[in-house]
Amino acid sequence: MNLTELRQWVYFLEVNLHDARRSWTMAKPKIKTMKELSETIGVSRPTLSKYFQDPSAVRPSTSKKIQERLSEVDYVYNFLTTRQNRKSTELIGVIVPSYKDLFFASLIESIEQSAKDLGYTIITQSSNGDSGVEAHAVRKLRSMSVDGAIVAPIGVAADHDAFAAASEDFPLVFVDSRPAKSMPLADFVGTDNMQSIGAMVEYLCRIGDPPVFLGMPNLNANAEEREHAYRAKMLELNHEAKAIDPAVAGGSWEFEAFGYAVMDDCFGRREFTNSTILCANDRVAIGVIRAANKHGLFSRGGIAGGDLRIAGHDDHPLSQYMFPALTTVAQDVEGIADAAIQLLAQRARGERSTEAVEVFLNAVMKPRESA
Amino acid sequence: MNLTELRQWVYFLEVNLHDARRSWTMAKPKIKTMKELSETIGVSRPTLSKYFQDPSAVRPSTSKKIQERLSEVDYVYNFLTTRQNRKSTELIGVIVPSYKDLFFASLIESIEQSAKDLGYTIITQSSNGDSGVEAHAVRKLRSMSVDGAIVAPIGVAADHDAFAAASEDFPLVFVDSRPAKSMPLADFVGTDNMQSIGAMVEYLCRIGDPPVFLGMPNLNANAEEREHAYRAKMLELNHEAKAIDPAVAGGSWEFEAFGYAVMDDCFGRREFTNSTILCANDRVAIGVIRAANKHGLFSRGGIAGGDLRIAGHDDHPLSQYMFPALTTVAQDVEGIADAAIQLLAQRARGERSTEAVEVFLNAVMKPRESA
DNA sequence: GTCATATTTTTACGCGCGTCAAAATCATGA
DNA sequence: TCATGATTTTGACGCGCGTAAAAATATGAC
Repeated sequence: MNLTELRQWVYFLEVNLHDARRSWTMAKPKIKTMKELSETIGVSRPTLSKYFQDPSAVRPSTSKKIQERLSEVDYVYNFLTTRQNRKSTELIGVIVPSYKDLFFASLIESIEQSAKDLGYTIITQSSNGDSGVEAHAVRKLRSMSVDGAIVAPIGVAADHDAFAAASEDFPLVFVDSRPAKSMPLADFVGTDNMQSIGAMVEYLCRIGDPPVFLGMPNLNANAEEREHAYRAKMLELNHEAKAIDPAVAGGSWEFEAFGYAVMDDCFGRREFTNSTILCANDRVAIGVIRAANKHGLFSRGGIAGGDLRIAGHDDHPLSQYMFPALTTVAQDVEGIADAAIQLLAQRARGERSTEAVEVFLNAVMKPRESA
Repeated sequence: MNLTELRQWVYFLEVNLHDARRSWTMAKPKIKTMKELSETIGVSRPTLSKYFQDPSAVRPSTSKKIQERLSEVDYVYNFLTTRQNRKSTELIGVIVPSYKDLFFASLIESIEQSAKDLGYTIITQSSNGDSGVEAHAVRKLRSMSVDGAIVAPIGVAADHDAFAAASEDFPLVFVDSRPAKSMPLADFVGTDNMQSIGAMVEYLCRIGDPPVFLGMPNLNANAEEREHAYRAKMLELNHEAKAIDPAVAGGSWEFEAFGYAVMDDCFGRREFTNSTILCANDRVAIGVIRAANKHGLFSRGGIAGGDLRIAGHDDHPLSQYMFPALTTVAQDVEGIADAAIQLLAQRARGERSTEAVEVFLNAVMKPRESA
């Protein structure tokens, strides 16, 4: 066989292999119902039903047989009908105020992961920072008969009724911030603001001047809680607390714009230009950094070797790419997600039908360049 | 009535108002099935069924009656069973590579909005940049009998079979980037890279030196397409194209880290320190800006008055908060979302059962400080 | 090979709602 | 007031699968 022949042979093999693969793939017959499947596979439908809910619930030899035959056909069980009569739908709803906030995005990603490990499917909804939308989302979760819901609430009391009605249908756990009106039956898991803010204030005071506080628009309970935590810690350390008055900005979820607008205004009046500014979250801080840069307050090489220092809260994925890199505290997002799922799973198992628990996780300091 | 009496009276009123509200709210009896509802409301179940699918399908007087009575009870229809027997589930699946990418987050938000307007419910899944997860997500959508799916694919040929199988069950439209293996039956809608990159190259050449190109990890079709568009435009303008070799970095979805690593390396060797760098997307550019700042390349006041210029692609929500603010091109995210939903809706109405369409939207320049 | 036990098959019903056909009732206008 | 077309009610079946009980069969220890 010479080189040309060999090449032809290789080509022949490749083409045939490709066809073989193709036909093997395509040949998989589509099977639409479990009944049909049970016939082509050679086991009874109830056995199949048991297998799909828990492969170990049938005899190993049967399980193996089903598994093998299953790989030869194209069958996807019907999600909607299967859930209809089960006691549990294995569906968990998630409501966040916005997808376009990397903190919530991270949270959803972690929740999806933790949920998957326990066999749950996530239904995500955005409340868009709007009370009506949030209530509507809760309603939709009710209609879907979810086993539970994880919600990062917007801080509006109006939604209390929607939450209350929902919590009669399934367990509810709030994350990130507490609802405006307390819910006796709902769990909560989030960061301990006293600890996280406290650690930051302590750090800032240790390294330099005591910080002033720049809040976030008052859209959920964290806004107040973090300011309170700041004041408490300052009091403890015998420093005077001082919050910047967000004179120019309204209350939207555009946190960067908020931080920028407020501090652009201040810096323009040469106020706080060599202060230590602790922001209620990183997104606000990102806006502040932008304002500081605009006003040339980081001119000596960019690094905060000067007097102006800025700190945030959350460890936003982009905070380390800011210039100067943002000093912040990292919330334990995975921990929050996991705890939330676990709490739901507990309730699903019938534990803790009356008492609600609150889980507070610690945040860890991420000292970087900005403070 | 003296002050004390008045206060007591106020208290009395408040308590009773509260109770009245409470009982009014709580009094709403929970109704679980449509049969039960039809009895308490005084119409037949089939009529109710028609009403829920289209309130105008029943006589106005009946519709009004149902609507009124409905507001007095707490009934949420069962989402799962409702969809079971309808020809259409009004469910649309969405698969993106990551939630933690504000471009995709924006896309999801827009899709959810457009979908809501047409009465669709969105089921979102993240493929986590993983081929196996993506295939699994597609499968799950199949099991949920969605009416269609919108997927921003990762660029892996291995998932072709999963897509092919799915597209036999429901219409598929790819967004943002094309799948690795072409799908004859699936629509596509995304930005016209030739136009967007072309406009940017033209702008950059007009204002200063011709750009060099820094790609993104080769994770989807946009990586190659954008580089190709860059080369084509440079050729057209009679400039020599030059792509930076990402020697140091691997292919993960951490685009900022990629951009930072590659350019930190280059800048460390004093290469490209006064070039114009066009990045394949904003997240890469954000990493590059960080690297440039670290190496002090923006020292003169921070604004790119010097030689180093950096440009991105996408108009990432944070790009305007970078320092210098990132010059970029804005994709028409809402347009993409809306077109995708419309294409799906068309197919749902039975139009275009065979031919596939490709929709390309234009991006618009966002000249800012960095170039 | 036998017998007790573990599994599977058979058979049948139910879930909540969509949907259809026939019967009953309503609305409307002459 | 009556005829007539429009709606609603009645009654019934089906969707795909969960699930329970009884009958049939397989397994495995002896």
